[in-house]
Amino acid sequence: MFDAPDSDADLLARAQALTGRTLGEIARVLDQSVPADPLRSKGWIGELLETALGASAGNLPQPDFLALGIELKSVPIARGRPRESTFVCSAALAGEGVGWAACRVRHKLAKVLWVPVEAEGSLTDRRVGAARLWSPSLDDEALLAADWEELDALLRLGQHWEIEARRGRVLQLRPKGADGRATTWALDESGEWIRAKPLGYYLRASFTARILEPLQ
DNA sequence: ACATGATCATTG
DNA sequence: CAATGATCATGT
Repeated sequence: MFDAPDSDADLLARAQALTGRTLGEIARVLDQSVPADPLRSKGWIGELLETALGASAGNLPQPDFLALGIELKSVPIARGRPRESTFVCSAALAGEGVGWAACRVRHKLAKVLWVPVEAEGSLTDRRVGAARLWSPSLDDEALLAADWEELDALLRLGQHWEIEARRGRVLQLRPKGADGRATTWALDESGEWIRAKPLGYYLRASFTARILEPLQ
C-alpha cells in the first residue's frame, strides 16, 4: 500500500499524522470498508494501522518494520487505560531453554511502536491516540526476564498444565489457539512428548499501562 | 499447525 | 469490573 518508513522519525511522523483520526477516516483513505461485525474482526484495527503506516511483514514471523526492527502494537484504551492484555508470541511448550537474552519474547519487545486506540463505540468512530516508540527500560527488562525465566523453566519441567495466567508479574501465559481442540507438542513430567493446548505469552494490561503512562 | 492481528465471554 | 480462559480471521 505505502512504502515502508525509512527511519524512526519517518515512522513517528506518520503515526502522528494518524493521531486524532477515526478508524472510519483512515479506512476511507485506504479504500477499505469498516467491518460490520466487530466480533468477527478482532485483528482488523491492527491490520488497518499496519497498512496505514507502511508495515511490510504481513503474517511472516518478522518485525512489522523489518528495516527498523520495530514491532507495531495497537492498544485498546478504555477509561484512560489499556483494556486488554497484549499478545507477544506463542510459547514453546517444551520450553526454549535458551535464556532470556536469546528468547522470542525479548526479541519481539526490543522496540515497539504502541498505538492507543479507543476501545469503545462503533469501529468507525473510534479515534487513534498519540503513538509512542518504546524499548524496555532496565527495570522493565528485569521484570520481564524474571517472569520469562520462571515460566520457561516450568515448561521445560513438563509442568505446563500447572501454568495459569496468574503466574508472572508483568508477563503471563494464556491459551492461544484457534479453539478448544487446537493442540501442539509439549513435554510431560517424565519427559515424554504429548499433545497439549497451545499457550502464548501476553503482557498484562497493568504493565502496558505503566509503559504508556509517559503519554500523559 | 503456527505465524500474523487481537478481543470475547465467563468467572470470581 | 478486572482477570482468566477461550475464541475469531487470514495467510503460509
